[in-house]
Amino acid sequence: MVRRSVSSTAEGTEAFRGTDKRERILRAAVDVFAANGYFNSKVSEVAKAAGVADGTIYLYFKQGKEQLLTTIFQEHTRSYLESLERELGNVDRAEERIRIAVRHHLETLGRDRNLAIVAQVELRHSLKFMSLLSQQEVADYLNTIRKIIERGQADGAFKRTLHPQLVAKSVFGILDEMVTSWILSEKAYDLGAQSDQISELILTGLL
Amino acid sequence: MVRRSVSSTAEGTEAFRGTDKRERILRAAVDVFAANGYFNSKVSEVAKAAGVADGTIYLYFKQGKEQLLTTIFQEHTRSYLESLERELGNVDRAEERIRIAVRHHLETLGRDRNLAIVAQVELRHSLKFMSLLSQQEVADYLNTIRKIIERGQADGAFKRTLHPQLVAKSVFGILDEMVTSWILSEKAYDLGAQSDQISELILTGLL
Amino acid sequence: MVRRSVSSTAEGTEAFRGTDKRERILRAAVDVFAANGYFNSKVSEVAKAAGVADGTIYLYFKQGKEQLLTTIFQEHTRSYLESLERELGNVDRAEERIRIAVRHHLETLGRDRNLAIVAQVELRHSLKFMSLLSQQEVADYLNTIRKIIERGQADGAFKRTLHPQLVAKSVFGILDEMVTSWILSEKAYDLGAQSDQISELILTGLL
Amino acid sequence: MVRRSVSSTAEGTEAFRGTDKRERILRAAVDVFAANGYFNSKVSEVAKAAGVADGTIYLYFKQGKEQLLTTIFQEHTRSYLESLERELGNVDRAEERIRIAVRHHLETLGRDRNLAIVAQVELRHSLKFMSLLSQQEVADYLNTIRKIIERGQADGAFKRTLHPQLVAKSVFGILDEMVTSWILSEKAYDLGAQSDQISELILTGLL
DNA sequence: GATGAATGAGGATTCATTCAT
DNA sequence: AATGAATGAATCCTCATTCAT
Repeated sequence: MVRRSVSSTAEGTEAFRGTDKRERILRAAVDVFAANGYFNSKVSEVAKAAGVADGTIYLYFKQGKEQLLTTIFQEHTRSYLESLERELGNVDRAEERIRIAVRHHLETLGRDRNLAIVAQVELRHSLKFMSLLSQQEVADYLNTIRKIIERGQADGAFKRTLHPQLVAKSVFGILDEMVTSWILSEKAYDLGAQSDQISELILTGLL
Repeated sequence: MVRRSVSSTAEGTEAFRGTDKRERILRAAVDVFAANGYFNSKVSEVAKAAGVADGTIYLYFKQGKEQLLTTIFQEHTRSYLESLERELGNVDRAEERIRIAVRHHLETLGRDRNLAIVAQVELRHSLKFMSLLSQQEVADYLNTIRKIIERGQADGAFKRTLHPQLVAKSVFGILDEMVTSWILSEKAYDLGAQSDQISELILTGLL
Repeated sequence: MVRRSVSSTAEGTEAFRGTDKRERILRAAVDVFAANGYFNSKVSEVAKAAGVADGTIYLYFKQGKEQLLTTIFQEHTRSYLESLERELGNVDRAEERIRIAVRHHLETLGRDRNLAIVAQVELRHSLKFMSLLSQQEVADYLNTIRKIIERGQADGAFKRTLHPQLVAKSVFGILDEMVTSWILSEKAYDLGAQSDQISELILTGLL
Repeated sequence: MVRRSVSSTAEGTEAFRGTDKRERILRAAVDVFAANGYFNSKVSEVAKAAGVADGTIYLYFKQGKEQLLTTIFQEHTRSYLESLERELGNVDRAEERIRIAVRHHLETLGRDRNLAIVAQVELRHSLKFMSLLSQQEVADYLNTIRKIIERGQADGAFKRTLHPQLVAKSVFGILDEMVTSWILSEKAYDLGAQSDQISELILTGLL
């Protein structure tokens, strides 16, 4: 986002643009898909929003419209998981690790509503899409959560009566629903603010 | 093509047939949508699967394809909620009521995979659809769960530190994810069998 | 081509149209392809020329534009061969049979310039097309000519030093070129009028 | 990308390279057009096959794709006619001249299958192309053959009852068909080997 | 009520061509 | 001269919906 150019800006700008174009298209796709839904969005709308010609999209995304959607999801999940791992870094307490995972999810998606819409809603388009994505990206995410649980069970912090994979799915399900609900809500509340309550529920239950 | 009707049963039969046809169309829509996804399904495929002419669908569903989807969801949610209320009937213990809600959700959807697919996946087609549906049907469901929580908090069975609406969403989120995960899984396991673990997590948490 | 309608023309016309639609589309395709060339013709032009909607073409020709071209050729060749066989009927003299084949070819195509254009020019679009067509239709035609030659050689009318298949191809090549040349000519001469000279060349050669 | 040139040969090499590049593009075009057909070939494919950038083609052929096709035909016909004239050289006997023309046609095209494909098939793309080409190149070829006939009739070698132009077209048609048939054949026979039979047919006919 | 032939708007994608470097 | 990233016009085909029978 920071641009520094000293000499003949021409070259610098061009080079930057070239690199940038792919990002601009992806960002435009997020916004357009979020606004109209994937199936109701036209490639030409994405192109227009990105400030490129229709055909240019196919230079960067050979598979066209569908590839835009999957790329958005893949790249977002990848960067999300990286930042999550960073945050978990050298935190050892199992309870704290859960709290971090919860907060990170809600804050990250709470920061970019359009991205959240695409990730929550537009991706769930058909069994085909979901299968594709679950195979890798969602599986990666679930694994990360599952490992937190397993470690917590191993060091005696968490009870051992619950199946880690099932807990991981539950945590994901809760977070997913909180985001979806936030997206669909007409009121613009702070998503991240719910982190503590959610963590408390997960950790101590209703009783 | 030749129809002869003599007595008053004729009308009755006709009316019945009419009803029958409507159900056949809806059932066909569930199956076709589950197989290909809503956007990739053709009205003519639904018609064929239902054994009626394309145009006939518009006699029963004026708004066409979209109405098929919303009708499926509405009628399913309505009947689901009715049966849930019946099950909750005269059960008083808050914990038991949660267990019933969880089990009912997983068993009901676990019984009809195609319906589950449509409900979980195909309905999430765009913000537009989800908004429409959340407004009423999902809201009704969440309300039912929320009331269980509230009553549990009122009679001292559940802790009062958690916001009932937020807990309701969490429960819904967990159940939703369990179903989605089951749909996408290649292994055909018993969805209802997870009820106890899920209930335990919700009631007592991880710690 | 002759239409007789007595009573309420509405019904008659409609019925006629229904049956007719396929033919109208094919005829329109011949004319449009002849005017602009196959690759430069738009499906919508054919539809417009046929007086039907674009989509209607796909009701009658599932494979679209390409099927129009192949159908034109197939049906024309079929009907051409039938009429040729009829003409050869009970003519026995080999020389006379050759004369009939030559005259029939030139007169038939000389009668419908647009059809001739499509048959001569537009069909020869790519190896793919030509291979497809040669396999069956052209092969059938060549066989018919070859049999004339073989019978002539068998009854001693024709010399036996020439390979019948090669002669058949030569005859076809000559006729083909006469038609092509006629199509490309700016002068509108009578194609059939060349029959005698052509036959003489084939029968007696240059010497 | 770095070019170093020291002596005067540099320019020469450059000039040669320029020429070389033009030939490479034409040859690539013949091969690509033969493989996929003119309309289905992409300029970028030709560029790739020639080992040049897309834009480079427009440096040598201002009119682009279409000019590639016409240039191939023009240059081939020109060089073909030159070599034919050379072969006819000081041969005087009319019959022998016919034999040479036939043999030359079949052997020349029989030597370069891809060129033959483009000449026979790809050129016949639309009336527009054919008209353009017939005007000059085909006309030149027909004239050459016609002159052979006329001279043969003048010196009494050939009968005078046949119109020379019509005979010329016939000869061209036969040769054209022999080549087309050879191209489409799955068996790889020797095209030139048919020369004698063809000449015999032309000279002495069937009787 | 049923039918299904006909409609025609709508859009993803391709690819010849340009032009700044 | 050479490049190749970018352009955007052009078109085939699909399919939801209608309506005459």
